[in-house]
Amino acid sequence: MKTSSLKDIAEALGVSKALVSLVLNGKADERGINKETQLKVKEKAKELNYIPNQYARGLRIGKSNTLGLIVPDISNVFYGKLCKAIEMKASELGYDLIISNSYEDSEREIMLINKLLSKNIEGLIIASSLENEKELEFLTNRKFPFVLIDRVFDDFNVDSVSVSNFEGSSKGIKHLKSIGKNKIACITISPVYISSVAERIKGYISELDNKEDALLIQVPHYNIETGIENAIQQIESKEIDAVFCVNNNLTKAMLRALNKKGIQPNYKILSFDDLEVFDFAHPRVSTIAQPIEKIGEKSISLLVNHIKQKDSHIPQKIILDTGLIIR
Amino acid sequence: MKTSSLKDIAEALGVSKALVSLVLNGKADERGINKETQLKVKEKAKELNYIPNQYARGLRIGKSNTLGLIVPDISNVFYGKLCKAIEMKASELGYDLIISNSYEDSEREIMLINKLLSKNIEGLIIASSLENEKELEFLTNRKFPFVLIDRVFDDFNVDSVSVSNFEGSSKGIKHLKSIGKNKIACITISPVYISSVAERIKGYISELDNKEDALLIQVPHYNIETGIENAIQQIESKEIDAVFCVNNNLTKAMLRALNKKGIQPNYKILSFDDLEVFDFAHPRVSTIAQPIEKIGEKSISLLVNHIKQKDSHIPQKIILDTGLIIR
DNA sequence: CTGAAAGCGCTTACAG
DNA sequence: CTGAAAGCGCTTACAG
Repeated sequence: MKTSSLKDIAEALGVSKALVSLVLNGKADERGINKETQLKVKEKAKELNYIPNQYARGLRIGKSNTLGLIVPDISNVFYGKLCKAIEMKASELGYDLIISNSYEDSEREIMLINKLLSKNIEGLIIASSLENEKELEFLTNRKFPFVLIDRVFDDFNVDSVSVSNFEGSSKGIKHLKSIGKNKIACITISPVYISSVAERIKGYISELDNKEDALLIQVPHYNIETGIENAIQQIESKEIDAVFCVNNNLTKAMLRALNKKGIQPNYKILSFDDLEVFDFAHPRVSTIAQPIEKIGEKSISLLVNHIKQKDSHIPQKIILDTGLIIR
Repeated sequence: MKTSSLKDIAEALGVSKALVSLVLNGKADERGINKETQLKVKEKAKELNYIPNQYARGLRIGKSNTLGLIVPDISNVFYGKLCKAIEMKASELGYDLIISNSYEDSEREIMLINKLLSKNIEGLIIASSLENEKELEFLTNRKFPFVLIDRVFDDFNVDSVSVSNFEGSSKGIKHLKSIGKNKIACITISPVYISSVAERIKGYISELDNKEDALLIQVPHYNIETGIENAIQQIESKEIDAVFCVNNNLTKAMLRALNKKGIQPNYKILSFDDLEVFDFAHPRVSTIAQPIEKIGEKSISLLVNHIKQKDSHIPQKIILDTGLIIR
């Protein structure tokens, strides 16, 4: 496998590497290089199947035109869509995007950040699985541009894009009450320190008439299936008339479990995150919907701003509204 | 934002860059470098927050330890899961992975391949949206290691991993017939030249007692929603007792449309691709399931073999079996 | 046990 | 209008 370099083109044509570089980077006209020469160079480049070596270029230029993105798990539709939105916006602005999965593992997340940095990314978007901001402070220390999405740290003065999780679930619970549901359980993923999850739980509790009525069931993220089965048993042993699942994974697992057992639940299900598949789910679920495209767009524009402004940049915390979809 | 280099460490310690490089790359012992010196270097590296510049390293070494992956759309769960499987296997073998979406656009696919090549990837996995293999021949010409997945080209002598699409859908149709369904329609995504789609259609037709009974409805990939609505109308105007959707996107769209209209179909639905969400879908759908993890694993091991063997490599076409899930 | 030097493939001031 | 040279940050023979 042979790759051709600037030198190959230059030698074949009897010109200098510098000239070839200029032509291929579209700087020939401003440097007043002979049109004929330009044509010859371009033809030869095509003929030799020239592909510029980004490593050499990046090393020389010092920038990569590449952004990094870290999400917990891209096979989760929510993050899949988010990645797509982010990628499209990034490529619109001329940036490449490298996507990585942390799989909810803090150590892996830090490792990935370092790996991305060593690839000379110019900025980073993170849906973090970290417990707190401490491990990200080396980024702020070196003034590296990044933005937190989906999961944020309140006391961390950096760019972020999230949704109003508290208000979202409070809105959802209010709706449940308005249709006469008063004994409401909440199924949550653990760890619960994830900001989005924590806020959703608070929103749930805030709407209960009697805080002691709170029934909070935790399901570990690494074993949702059996966790949900236990949760369902607990729910059935009490007199519950509605269940609020704090994310789509829990809701999907719950629906699957109910269907597998052939149970027709006598309680209403409410879910944070709306997915198209809920349109055909049985039993019907109402949902609190996040503006995924908007999260993607905002995060990229925030990041690109930061990259361009460099030191003068002032962090912004964007919080987007959620919708309520009643089914 | 300051990054430290080998030089910074070397100067701070009064040693050479070479020594620092050796220590940091774990080659200090084999070169018999003083344990004390090693320790000092490592400490200083941590203190200065040293992150190696992969561009410089890649340029020097000539390899990147990075593989590329191109899929049509990562927000499609099937590809999301496939990416995850591929990423995990790749990282197990010590490779990074750069994932890109072609969005079913041939031109974009070629652009992405070139971009990945310029990032010095060592190998590439493609679920191609190209109409034929012509545009990939420059890869074989320069003996660049790559493997096709999901969508393959029959006459193209390269590594590939796919499933037995023909047998899969034939198996599915046989099952429909065994439960008394004889007027079977097939809804397909277009373009139909995609190998997987084409084979699934052939499998469908092969099982019809009367080839003239074939009812093939095409839905364009860029407008599934209204395409499906039209398809449903057509189906209802005929006396159809089963519908075969050639992929999960079509099935999901169909289920959504039916639920939106509140129609209880009087025909059975069969889908290629099994998704967890079908467990709670209403109406129930039977599915032909692909071994996603296995596709991921096999593709990576094929690719890594090719990379290691270089010129002596003999292409392999792996075809995996599908399962039938009856609901 | 350690250092000086070359070179990977590019781009960019500088010189003519 | 074009070329020679320096240098980005690494690694690796080679020398001592």
